[in-house]
Amino acid sequence: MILSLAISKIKSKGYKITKPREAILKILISSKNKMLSADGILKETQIICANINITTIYRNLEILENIGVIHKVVSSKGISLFKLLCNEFHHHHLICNYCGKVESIDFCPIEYYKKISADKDFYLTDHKLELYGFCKNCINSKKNIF
Amino acid sequence: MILSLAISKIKSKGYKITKPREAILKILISSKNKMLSADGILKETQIICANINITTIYRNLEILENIGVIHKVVSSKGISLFKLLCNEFHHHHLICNYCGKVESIDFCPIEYYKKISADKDFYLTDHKLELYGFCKNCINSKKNIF
DNA sequence: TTCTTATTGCAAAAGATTTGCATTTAAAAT
DNA sequence: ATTTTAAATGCAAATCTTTTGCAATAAGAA
Repeated sequence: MILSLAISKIKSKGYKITKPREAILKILISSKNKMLSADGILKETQIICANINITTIYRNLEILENIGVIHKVVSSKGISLFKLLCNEFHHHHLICNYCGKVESIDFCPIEYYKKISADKDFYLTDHKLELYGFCKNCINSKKNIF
Repeated sequence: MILSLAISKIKSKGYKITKPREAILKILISSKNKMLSADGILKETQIICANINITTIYRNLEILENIGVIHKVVSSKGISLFKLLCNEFHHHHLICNYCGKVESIDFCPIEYYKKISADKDFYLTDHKLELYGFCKNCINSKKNIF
């Protein structure tokens, strides 16, 4: 997603374009293939928007998630991580354990699981599927990965 | 997993069998197909172990996770949920958003993803796949689910 | 430029989880 | 059975992330 699209999404929902909001967007865009915490976003935005407050970060992240500009996952330590939505169809992510690089993978087995769930009288609403591994770069670098 | 196996795992790692620890185990075993929060476990164990403290719950859950007796997931609200490890082959879980009921699902698409990942020069090491929805009981109860 | 309302910053609250420390207890040693 | 000792516990307080209340500010319409 690019800035102009994000901004038009925001405007179309009746939200204003403020300096803090734009700073947050810019940071999200410049880290589009990396998950960021609220605190990480705060620190990055402070560079381009001096007085921004963590409250503003959270309030904007909530709005941006609701209007479909960003995507949130909760890490295994319970911390919320955010990243700009890719501008594609539903897909999943392959995340490098070492450098955090994210690759998209289109295949999703959800239809199969919907069937299985229905057989078990479960109504499926949601799923979490994340793949972890090491990217070529990190395998090739002689770093202490394994 | 049954109590005796869990206890022998605990002993084999040099941990003691205390009353609070045993109470926690019993609760986990009696709710083996349900995800429980630390607070939920506290409330249940208080019935059979009056003075137990939330600190003790957390400390024991950490140990039990480390020695492979329980399994932890983090909900989308960032709350840690726990359940006894099933004693079976690799599988995934279908979790009721409302009551926490868990069903096991044997199908796992990992082989397929391994192939896709290799094509992208990614070496897959791990994956997280959780399915969320509502169980029959919770749909039928007229509670405010949706 | 003025007006209206959303947005912001700050401080404080809330909720989950962790830590420090003195006391208690399991289980090994005697 | 008693003593010993290290682990485990309970309590209070701290920490960390996230949320809320409120007065001040700023965006964008009039």
